Amino acid sequence: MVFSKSFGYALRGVLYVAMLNGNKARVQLDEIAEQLSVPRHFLGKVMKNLVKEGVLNSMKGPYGGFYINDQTMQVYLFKLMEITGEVEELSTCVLRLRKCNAKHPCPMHKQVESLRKQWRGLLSSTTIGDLLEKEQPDFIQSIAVI
Amino acid sequence: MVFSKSFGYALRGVLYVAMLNGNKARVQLDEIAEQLSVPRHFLGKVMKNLVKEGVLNSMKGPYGGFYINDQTMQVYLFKLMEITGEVEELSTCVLRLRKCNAKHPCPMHKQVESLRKQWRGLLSSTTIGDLLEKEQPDFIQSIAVI
DNA sequence: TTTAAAAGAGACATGATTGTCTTTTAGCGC
DNA sequence: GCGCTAAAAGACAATCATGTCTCTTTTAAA
Repeated sequence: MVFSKSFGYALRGVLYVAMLNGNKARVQLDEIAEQLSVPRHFLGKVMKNLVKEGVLNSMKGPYGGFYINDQTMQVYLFKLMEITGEVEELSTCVLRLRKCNAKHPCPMHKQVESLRKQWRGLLSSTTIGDLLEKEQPDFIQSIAVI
Repeated sequence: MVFSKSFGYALRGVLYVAMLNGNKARVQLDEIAEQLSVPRHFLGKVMKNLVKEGVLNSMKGPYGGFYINDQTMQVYLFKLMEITGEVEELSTCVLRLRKCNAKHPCPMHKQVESLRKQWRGLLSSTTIGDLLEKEQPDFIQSIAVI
């Protein structure tokens, strides 16, 4: 019940870029990686996928970097999970039994089912914008410093 | 939100042995591995740890194998997680930020907190015996066949 | 048009988890 | 005791997620 590192980087990366929107037109990978204490190149791959999937925009060249678009704030966390490729985890049996389903449940199926439902509900109802709205003065703190 | 393979093997292994209690005095590793379609040697390591931690007993030699003891049925799933070494996951930040806590929460802290509480509650209130009690006629089906 | 700054892309390296094989050790029935 | 059988133990291999390095491509500014 911990997200993959990829997901964590993706979420924090988007939040960082979105947070700075207004302050500066674009945010460079180097800055994001440094501020979030995250491996630069690995983050690069994750960010690339976010751009490919339309969660963010980017521009090469001097004064380039990542910046938000119309969608960014409305993107559901569920979509981030799809992009970082761990959505199947939400529907595969917790014991990894392929034959597990409501009719032939594994021993933990019933107990876990409702929790997973809530979990999915959370991910598919929370957007990037929702997470930013809290407007804590120390928001940057909350996503930086591993 | 999927258990590690180790945990899955541990749980299914214990359940299989416990289920056969009464039918036969001891259950051999070969039989467990075959019935559960699980890699024999890897399962061996997991079972060894269960024995070391008192969840099960074992005996070497002819007519040897694994068998339950007084504790087995009362063992909480939480203990199995401790043995398979993934309990820290339950208390580390979902985004793996070390500074994350109630005072300085990560962006997902609040949302995830209550879910995790339920999750921990489930694991620390459910025993091996509880899972067996359902007494489905096809219980074996539910833990076999990956 | 040249230069430098930035993302993109792919090969390679590392680490943790998972899986296999071989040898050792111990209990049981004879 | 002796030999058989089964777990215990440890070395080794494969796989996958994660992390690093280098080169290429794109673009703005001079």
